Amino acid sequence: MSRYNAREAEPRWRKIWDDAKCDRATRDEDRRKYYVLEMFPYPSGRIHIGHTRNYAMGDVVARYKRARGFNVLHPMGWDAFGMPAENAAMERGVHPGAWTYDNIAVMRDQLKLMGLSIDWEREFATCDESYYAQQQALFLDMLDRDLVYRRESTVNWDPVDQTVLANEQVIDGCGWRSGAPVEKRRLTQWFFRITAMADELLDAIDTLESWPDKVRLMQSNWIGRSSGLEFDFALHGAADDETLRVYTTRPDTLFGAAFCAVSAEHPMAKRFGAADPTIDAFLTECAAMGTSEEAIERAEKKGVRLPIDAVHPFEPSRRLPVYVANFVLMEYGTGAIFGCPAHDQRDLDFARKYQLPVTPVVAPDGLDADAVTVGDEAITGAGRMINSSFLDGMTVEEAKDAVIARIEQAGSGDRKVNYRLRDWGVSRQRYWGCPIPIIHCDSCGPVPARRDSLPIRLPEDVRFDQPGNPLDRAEDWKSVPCPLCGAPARRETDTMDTFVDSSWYFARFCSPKAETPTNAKDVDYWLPVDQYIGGVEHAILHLLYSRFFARAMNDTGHLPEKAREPFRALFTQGMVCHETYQAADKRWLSPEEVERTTQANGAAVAVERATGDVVAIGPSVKMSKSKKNVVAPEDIIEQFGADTARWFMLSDSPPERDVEWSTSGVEGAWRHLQRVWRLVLQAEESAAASVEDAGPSLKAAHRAAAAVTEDIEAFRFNRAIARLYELTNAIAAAPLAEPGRGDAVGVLIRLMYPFTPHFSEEAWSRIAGRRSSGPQMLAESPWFEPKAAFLVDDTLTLPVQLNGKKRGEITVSTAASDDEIRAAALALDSVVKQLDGAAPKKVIVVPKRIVNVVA
RNA sequence: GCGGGUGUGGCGGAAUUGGUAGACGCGCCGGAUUCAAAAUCCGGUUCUGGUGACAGAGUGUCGGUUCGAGUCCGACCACCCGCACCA
Repeated sequence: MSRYNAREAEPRWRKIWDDAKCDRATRDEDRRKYYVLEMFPYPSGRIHIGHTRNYAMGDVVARYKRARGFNVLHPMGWDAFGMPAENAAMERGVHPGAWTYDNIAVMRDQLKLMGLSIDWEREFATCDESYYAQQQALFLDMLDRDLVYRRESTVNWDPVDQTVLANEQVIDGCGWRSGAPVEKRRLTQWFFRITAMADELLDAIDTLESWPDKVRLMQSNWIGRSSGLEFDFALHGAADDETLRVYTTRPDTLFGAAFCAVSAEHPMAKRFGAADPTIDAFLTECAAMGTSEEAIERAEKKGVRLPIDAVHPFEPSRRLPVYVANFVLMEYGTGAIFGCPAHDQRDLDFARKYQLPVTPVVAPDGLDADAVTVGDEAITGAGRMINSSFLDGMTVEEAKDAVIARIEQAGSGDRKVNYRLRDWGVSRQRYWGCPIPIIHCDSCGPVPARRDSLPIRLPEDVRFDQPGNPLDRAEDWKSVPCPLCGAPARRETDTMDTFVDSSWYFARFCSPKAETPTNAKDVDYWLPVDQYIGGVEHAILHLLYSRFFARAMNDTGHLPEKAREPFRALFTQGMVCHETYQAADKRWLSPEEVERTTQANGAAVAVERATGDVVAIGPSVKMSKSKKNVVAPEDIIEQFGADTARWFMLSDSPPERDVEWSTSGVEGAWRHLQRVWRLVLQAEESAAASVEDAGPSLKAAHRAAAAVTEDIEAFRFNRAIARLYELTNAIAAAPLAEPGRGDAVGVLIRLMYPFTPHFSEEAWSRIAGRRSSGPQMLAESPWFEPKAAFLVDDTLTLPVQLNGKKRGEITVSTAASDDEIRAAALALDSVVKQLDGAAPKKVIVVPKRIVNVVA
């Protein structure tokens, strides 16, 4: 019997679809649209398994929705700016653009092999001039609306390479290339005013009903709206009227305050640092700590005393020592706090280290004031105020209000809402990004580029063999006249964060060639995105920035109001993980470079193929280029075809869960296709059945159709596939002559189509050849609708439990009454035996579920 | 450190959301076919005891609620993701 030949059939069907323009999306106001989008890839060089899983999911949705009659937009592009291209330029001397476009060419071919129903006419890369030109226009529009501004902020600085380092490039406080200790530097940078929309971004989370709860929760926590008090401490030992402004979310604990602390970047810290070498040394130490919140919060709590005291606002005789502390964030609140050790863990750690008093001021409910003691753990729960003068006896909430009222009355502070969310710094001191359209003039300051001067193109003639940003050295490019006064001026040499590129690409896909950022009719028809699919690792930043951008683009007239929330539904797929390999010299090795074996004692051993040296096997983590634990899908496609790869990747693991990559199991998918193919060859011979004489396999097919449809709608692809396996088993077990067996095979193929499109088309063309009417191509066929008559059952099997333990089962008519079911259950041999003549205490009949006899 | 998640056979996982734990796939074991192999087909496969019908245990750990808990509640353990200049 001949086998299904994927190698021959797959390219043939791709050509047929292409010629028929099946994947082309055209605006048509008379048709219902459906916009499905997977997060676009960074062109790192090769497609990896994580990508293919993502795009296979999107393609199932796209093909299914098309069959359901929707006008589907399913585009693809490239998130093409970023550091790896510059690293390649430094390491290999290639231009970042050439490297990127070469990668795109390779990856496009790889993606096309998967048979994704993508409208490739809409493809673009964010490094295309036609894209970033529009991004520059958006930047200027946002500047006009005061959504963009400039201020100082801190970066990691590598003093040897003379470059800013990303947090991931800082390893143990040193630069990843130079190994030199990292310093902090203040640079004036451009910011998007995302905090101006913090309230809206937070409140609108409630409307995102088709987003996963966990993502909504993470976004809420990230925005972190908190209500508290901002107020001034009078200072003792400082200049006459100098005060220290602090922010607290726990004004109730003010009587428990033991100290005040300012961030190492606080102006006051700097001023005292300049005068005192001990303080200065501590500030230097803090500067080496890195800028990530994780590094700051994980570091041992430390501080240095400043030569001033803060005066307690309610007890002027009390003086609180003021420290510079490494755990106070300059970016949050005012960069200064008061510490209440009894009720905040960080403050407690700090107080224990410097022997500061720990006074509890909140007694947990049920505890007397005398009974409250603080050990190693701060008391953070609710309770009643103690040791707190006029607050004693109040609840925490009452005390907060009382303190705020007093401070406001005294005029030394105000109730204040704060956000954990910070404004979005977008300046990057790198070449391979979208140039910021600003010109710096000595007399006019920073001046927006004129609209008719856009795009500001990246200069081609640059070198990467010297430290620093090549744009700084591009004198010809940099020198331009000031747009306002005409005097010699300089271009801004910072480029934009690549997150900006990915914050509006979904809108650009609606009209990728428009001369403006968007085209009103197109975005009005296609947006919002109906289904967005991507990695859960983007749950916060990318999705929040996109939500901000959609609003900013609505405010600047580029998007309709209804697209202020850009993604109606979100699905976050799990990551594809693989164990990691690291040589003794700390080089990461890819799975291909490693020979992995299992010893007799069960221990895994890996050696580097090239050298034979033993390498360390690390934990299985998200596949990433930096750890090189990436597996290429080409081999599987080459050997078994795209359909096998797609089927396998969507079977087994639930889509939202991480999957540990393994090669076993691919053969199972391949076997399944061949098995179905044999059924197809048999079905070519069989006659069609009617509803009346349909056998069990056709009934099973209709039931499977109902279940698979539901599973696809709910993103349960693994379950849909399990159902299709069951249907295949049912058909294979049916006699060849069973009426409707051939029709059942037809249903199976159509249900498989979103997963295995080439295979299903090929199989369908065999079966459909004997049919006279209807579309011949599944790509243009409607979805299979099961007949209700096939879905009903007249009997039902119920498990019977005795005291919650299963003892047997009964089969009853679906119309049977509870009494009949009870009688049938009590008549069961096993039940009779266990009851041993005694009457049951109780019999619980749960309709259509279970019977439980309580003895 | 903070925020979010996950935990079920040898493995990936299923379980209509409080109602038959282990669907489906992988792997493994046995058999058929074959000169042999590949491919295919049939049967078995949570663990323990028993030839067997069957009995007992069992969803990371400990405790609780319930006629009934993988599912709900409390305390813990392990692993994974994010933490703002990786994309």
